[in-house]
Amino acid sequence: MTLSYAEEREANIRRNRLVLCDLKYKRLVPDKEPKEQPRVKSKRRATETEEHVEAPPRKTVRAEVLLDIPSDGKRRSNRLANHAPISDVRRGTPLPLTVKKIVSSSLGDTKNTRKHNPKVYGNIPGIEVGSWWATREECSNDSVHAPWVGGIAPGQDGAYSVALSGGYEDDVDDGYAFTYTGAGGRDLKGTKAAPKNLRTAEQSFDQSFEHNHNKALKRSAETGKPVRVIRGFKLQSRYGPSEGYRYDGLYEVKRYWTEKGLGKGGHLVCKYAFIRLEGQPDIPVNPAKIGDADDIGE
DNA sequence: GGGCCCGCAGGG
DNA sequence: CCCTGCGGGCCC
Repeated sequence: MTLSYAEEREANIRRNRLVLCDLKYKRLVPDKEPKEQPRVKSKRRATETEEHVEAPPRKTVRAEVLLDIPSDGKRRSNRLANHAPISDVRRGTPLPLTVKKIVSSSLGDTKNTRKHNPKVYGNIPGIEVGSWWATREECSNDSVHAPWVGGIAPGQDGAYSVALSGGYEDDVDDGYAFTYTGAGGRDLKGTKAAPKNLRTAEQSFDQSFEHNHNKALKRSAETGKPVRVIRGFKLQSRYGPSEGYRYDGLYEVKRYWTEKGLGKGGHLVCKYAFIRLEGQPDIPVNPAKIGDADDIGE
């Protein structure tokens, strides 16, 4: 039987959500087994006031367990020593929802005037979590995410950064965890008969980890290098900004796999599960996006 | 809204 | 050089 696009998407989302849940379960495994505590899904409706006004520093257990999930069972000894220092970011500080903070260091200058090398792992000096730009170009100028279009900035030991812009409709975003789809599998130049010069297009063939970008994210999972994450206005998630692009801090890739993507043909796509590092300012919830698109990010 | 073209950063 | 890529602007 053939599923409709909506049904397929629904199924994909469910599966992706399970992957994230799986990571969370591991994360929540306490030292002292409190028996099958019925996991009541806290019925918290994230209203603006709740997230905004109160937002007490959430004492979650996220990070500690994360470190318990070696991607390949190998060393994780002093891996954190290589991480950029994140101790200087304030804990639990809610980010502003409406105040736009334009950080771009090269205002009105089309030329690249970067102060820092974007090809580094971890935070960019001087760029706070929550920083906002109107365009990818400005974000690129501030070295947070170099590519103007591409979602993945690949490096030798992992990706330096990724952009969440809602390009794949079956990805799940929980803010502190999300799934992400790799690159490739799109025919950007059309056919000989009907040549195109596109930057994005529908999936028309399989993605693979041989693709440099996808390989880099796989490496991220293996090395544990932190990945900078920006969320864009097109992201159908309550954690997506209404306009522009926002730097949401550092994440680690905890898992990678392939699955059948959406669209005609159901071509394979590379998928990744990201988990946010602890000790960073909370991510704001966007009231304007709550309830969007079947409530992705629920 | 959709279609089309385009610049740019980065990698091969 | 070439090609790619979850942009952006313009036109209709």
